[in-house]
Amino acid sequence: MGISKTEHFTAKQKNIATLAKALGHPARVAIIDYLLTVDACICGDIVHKLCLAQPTVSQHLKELKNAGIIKGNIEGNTICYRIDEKMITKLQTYLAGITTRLKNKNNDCC
Amino acid sequence: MGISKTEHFTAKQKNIATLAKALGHPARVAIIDYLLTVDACICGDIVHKLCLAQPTVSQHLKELKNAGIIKGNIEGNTICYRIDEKMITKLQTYLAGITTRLKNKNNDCC
DNA sequence: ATTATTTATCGTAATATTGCAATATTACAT
DNA sequence: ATGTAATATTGCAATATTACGATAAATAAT
Repeated sequence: MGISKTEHFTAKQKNIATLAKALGHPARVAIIDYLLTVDACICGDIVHKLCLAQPTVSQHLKELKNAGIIKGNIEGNTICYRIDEKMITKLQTYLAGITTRLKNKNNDCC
Repeated sequence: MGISKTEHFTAKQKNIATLAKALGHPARVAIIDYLLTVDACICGDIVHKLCLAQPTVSQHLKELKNAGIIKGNIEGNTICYRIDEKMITKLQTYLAGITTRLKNKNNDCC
């Protein structure tokens, strides 16, 4: 990302940015989309689906995990990933707040 | 971002990723937050508010603009930036789709 | 016309991200 | 124990992002 001056921003702003950034790559959006389509969610499947090498997919999964957007349950030999609704809702609520406040604004400026 | 293999993803996935990425930096979230608090929205103000140099802020504004999240009206000497609700709603709708589909899923897997 | 103000662009340094091959780890199966 | 399958980690090359000083461009003010 280059140098980042994060010290001047609020915890909430950093939080939202982290969540948004995690969704800021098509491969990670594709992973989310795929997790929604299957009931059994195994990483090997994802690799097949994505046309990316296994280490690359693993890295994307790690970033989604770090942001709290997915969780991974070790299930014997495989890992069962699932979406954590909480974080999705958090971002959703933030965006809803934006649209609400926009509607209540008197846009006499521009 | 490093090399990106975007060719394998759907237009929608790339679209969502672009929107999310634009919100994926605390400075840009702070810009959005600030635009919501003021009726007169002038870039110079934003520079003051953000503790970042003017070129840096200008660059962040450009990225939000490129993603379609904000629009800028030239107003004589200054530029009047405002949030474009459409793109916020688009991302919001995508996230709502995720939570809806999660609720309808039979999570017998994990 | 000259000067000040506001914003954008260019150039560049520092750092982060993306992608993958090679390798390690872990659990299962034989 | 050995082999196999599924993921993770490491290391590295290519590229992108972030930040800012210097400078440009465009309008406003004097």
